[in-house]
Amino acid sequence: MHSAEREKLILESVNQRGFISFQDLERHIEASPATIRRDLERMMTAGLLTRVRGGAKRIESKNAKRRSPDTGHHLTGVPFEENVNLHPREKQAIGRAAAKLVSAGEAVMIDGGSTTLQMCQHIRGLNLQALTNSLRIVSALLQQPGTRVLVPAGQVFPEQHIILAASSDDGMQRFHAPKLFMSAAAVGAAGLMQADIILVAAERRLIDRADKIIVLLDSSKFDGPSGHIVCGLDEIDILVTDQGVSPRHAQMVQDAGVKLIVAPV
Amino acid sequence: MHSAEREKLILESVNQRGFISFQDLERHIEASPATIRRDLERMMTAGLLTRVRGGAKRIESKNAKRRSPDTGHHLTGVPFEENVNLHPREKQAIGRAAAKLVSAGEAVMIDGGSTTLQMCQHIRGLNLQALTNSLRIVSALLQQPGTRVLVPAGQVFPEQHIILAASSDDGMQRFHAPKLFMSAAAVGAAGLMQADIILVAAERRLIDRADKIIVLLDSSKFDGPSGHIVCGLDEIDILVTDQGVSPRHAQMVQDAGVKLIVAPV
DNA sequence: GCGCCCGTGATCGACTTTGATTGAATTGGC
DNA sequence: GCCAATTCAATCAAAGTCGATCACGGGCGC
Repeated sequence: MHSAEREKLILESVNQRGFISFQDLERHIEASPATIRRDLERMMTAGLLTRVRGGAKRIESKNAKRRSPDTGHHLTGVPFEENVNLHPREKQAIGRAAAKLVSAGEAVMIDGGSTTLQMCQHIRGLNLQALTNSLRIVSALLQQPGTRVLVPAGQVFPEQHIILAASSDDGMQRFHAPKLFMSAAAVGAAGLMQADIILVAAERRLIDRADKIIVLLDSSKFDGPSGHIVCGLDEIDILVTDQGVSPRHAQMVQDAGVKLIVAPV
Repeated sequence: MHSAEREKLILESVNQRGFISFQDLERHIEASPATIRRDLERMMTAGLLTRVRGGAKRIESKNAKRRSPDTGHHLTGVPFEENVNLHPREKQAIGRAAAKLVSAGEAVMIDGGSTTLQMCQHIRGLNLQALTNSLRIVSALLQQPGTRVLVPAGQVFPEQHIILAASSDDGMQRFHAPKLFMSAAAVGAAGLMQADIILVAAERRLIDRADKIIVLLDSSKFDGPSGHIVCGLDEIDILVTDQGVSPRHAQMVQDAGVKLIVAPV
């Protein structure tokens, strides 16, 4: 078995399952442990995967967490990793429903979040022009030929792999899109809320550049923890959520003039 | 067996299985190893397959080249994947040497490239503020607590995962760093060269924002293929290369007033 | 026929990759 | 906090791979 073959096998396993243990690799690949180790090391320095003890991880899932008070500001809120696996089925359903709102060839903005990430796999082949501040969404979209990916300028925050501009100049002043897809930490009668004030500023900028605001929010976020208000309910055009939403909450958003889409799980 | 016959067999195997080992070819084709080698070499230069050690690989230039006139401009030049493993030892040595030029706590710009990527692992713990246009470098730096990562605005190009601004506004006009680390496709008496004109524009912007220009270039890039000139030799402050550099080339850059650092492999 | 040339086969030295071994480092259980 | 098990990194000999070079042989025009 040659290095090119092994590399292909490893990359498939890693990208498909997110993590592959060293023992699994040893079992499925005809090569000595030393060789597999060397493969992993080489692929890591090539930026194809992340090496962790006992195996290898997909490149996009990083280890950042509250380890560094030294990079200045750190976002408050639930770290991305913990968030993705929270209501996976609901988020997938919401993502699928939201993707149906996109027309082929148009420009969209996709704000970072575990729910908005889910919609990315469903917009393949639409030849979109997508502006996003999430590096995870960039990764997902870059694999789609035909999708043009744009990012704003700013600092990359390790917790969520999100780009946030410190100043108001994010290099995208002249960008405008018919639709903005965004998520939030919570929603209530006061409007959409985020845990971190810097996020709010960034999302306000996106809102100003969009005609239609489409919010993706799983039902557990209704009456969630309060925070800084991103925008009022009346600014939202469409809210996509899952079946778990209570009639009371549904009524609340609809009373505010929001079109409510309930995605079947 | 004639060359046309062999070519057909080889191409079938490669395209069907993605990879074919040299030994397999030797077994299935009635010809001497030398002949098969020559076939492979010829087919590689014809662009029919990719030659790798121990066999041949299906050509898969990701989503580059033919498949997507749809995402607009595509960068010319060697795709990143093929480039990383080209002179790995030299690039690592250069990266290590270049990292020594960085002082703790300062701001640096790191232009995308397989050589500049190598220096990232050596600047851990220096609490840098790093502006880069390469998403691979972002990935590498984000794993380091203490390193603050900034990116400019622009479109993400899938071949090399690089952010390039279409307009001159990349949201980083007010950024300035004492040092810029960059690479190039080639260097000659005319100066530093890149294969793609858009890259040149982006790198010019970086150059304008830096006090000192530090170029990382493995020795194979001297007198390489010509292209668009990024900057003259006289604009370069330091050039880091490996031991493979010829005395003639070393003299050339030194005559231009460039400080030459030769990294031990 | 004669020489020429192109494709082929064979050999050799340099280099790269691989696998086994060792000791150090890390992890998890008690 | 300590110990056992696992995992890792470094080293070295062996095998494999590569490119260069030269010899062989049949087709071709002269």
